[in-house]
Amino acid sequence: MPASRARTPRNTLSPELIVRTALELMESDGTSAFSLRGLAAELGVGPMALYTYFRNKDDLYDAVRNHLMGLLPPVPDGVPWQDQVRAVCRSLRSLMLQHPCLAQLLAGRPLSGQETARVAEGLLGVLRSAGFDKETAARTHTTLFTYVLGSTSWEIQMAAERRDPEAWRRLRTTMESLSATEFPTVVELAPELSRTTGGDPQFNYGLDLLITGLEPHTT
Amino acid sequence: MPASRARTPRNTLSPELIVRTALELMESDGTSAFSLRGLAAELGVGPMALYTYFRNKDDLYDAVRNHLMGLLPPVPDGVPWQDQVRAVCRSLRSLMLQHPCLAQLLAGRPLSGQETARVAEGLLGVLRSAGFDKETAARTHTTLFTYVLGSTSWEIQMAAERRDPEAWRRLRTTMESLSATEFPTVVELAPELSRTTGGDPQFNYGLDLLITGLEPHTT
DNA sequence: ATCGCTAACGTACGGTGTATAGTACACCGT
DNA sequence: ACGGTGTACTATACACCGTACGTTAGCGAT
Repeated sequence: MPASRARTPRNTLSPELIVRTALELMESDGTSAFSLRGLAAELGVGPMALYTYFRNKDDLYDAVRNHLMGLLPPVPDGVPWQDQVRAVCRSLRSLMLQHPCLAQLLAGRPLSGQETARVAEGLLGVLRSAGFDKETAARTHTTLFTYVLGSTSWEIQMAAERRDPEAWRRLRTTMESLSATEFPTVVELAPELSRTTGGDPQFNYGLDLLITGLEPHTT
Repeated sequence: MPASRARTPRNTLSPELIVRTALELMESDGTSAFSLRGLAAELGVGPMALYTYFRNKDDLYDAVRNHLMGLLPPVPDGVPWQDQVRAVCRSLRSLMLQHPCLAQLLAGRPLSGQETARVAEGLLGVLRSAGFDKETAARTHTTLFTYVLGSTSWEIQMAAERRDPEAWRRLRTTMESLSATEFPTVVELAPELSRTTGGDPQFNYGLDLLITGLEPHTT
């Protein structure tokens, strides 16, 4: 018991600290490079210490996702339902862009956790108030949610591809090697395809398509 | 030379055989359980033999994805463009449902490969013929593609969750523990949400929303 | 008959998640 | 004041992963 024993003090860890640090690591090094061992090292702790707070890696992922979902702003009121829908969708999108790991966290394991329910509550409330019947509201919620998820994840993937020079080069050469007789339209529209990839205008274009199609459904 | 030497004969492997076997493994054991070592074992070969045909695991994934995309049927003609769009989107969706690993393959690495270009060619051609200008055609293609991808991936994830009893139980208890005062709409619409999750009607609902919104854009 | 090429091999390395068992401290009833 | 107990953390170990490296065996061409 000579106190020379340099054991770490007792309560250095907490779920919040772990989640926060995990998030930082995922954002600085990329989600795929994230590992429990790396996280433990960053926290100055053995890998197994994390298992005191989380049952396994997926459980930690759940917590991080839940934490991120909690950052979503509330739905604005006092504006037409179309604008409320737009606001909710854009909030989710911009959160995903700000925290690229969120896309993979959402893809890996569908809705669960209190915070995910909160965003559903917001969107469903808007739709119900706008006069959608129960079933249409549910369907619309799923449609909007999956659209935001799919298009934003895609955008993030494309951006990541562009950052990896090797992958980007391969993509370009594949594109350019396409025979103009076999793929006339792709070749003709190549400039538009690469110019319009991603970005707010692309996102808003699809979102407005959905909302336009939605209007006849309000009672 | 005495054939007693039990080395495998020479050309047991081929890219096609590897891709086909990899696909079978992914579909029987799940994408996440797939490993190069398992694949090599299935082929009766050492792990490193695969590197003769593929530069690394991602390269193999690319090949599998390309192979799957090649299974898409051609675009029907002689029908209105709306029906052509529906056909293309439904083909992709049903291919993803038939080969669940495709969702993850598409999520993991965006478009690349000849076969992916072929589906783009089909859809873009339809849109151009329908009178969309270049930019709108490109935007619309991206929107439709990401919608199909997002909503079908989501559906597959949900179905997988439902098959894992542990995850499914956790989800149900989370759902049921939601306070009816904090999440009134979610609680009220719980039946609709779980009833309408996934399935062709849900998919077609969103798809028709998009197509409806699209109509004013033809020249 | 021999040589060179290359397909497939074996070995090894550094990494992963996590099961299991152990250890030292903080707290508590006495 | 003190021994017991729970808990927060450590140590060790296992099975598995992708893949870099160097080697070998069988075929086609010479």
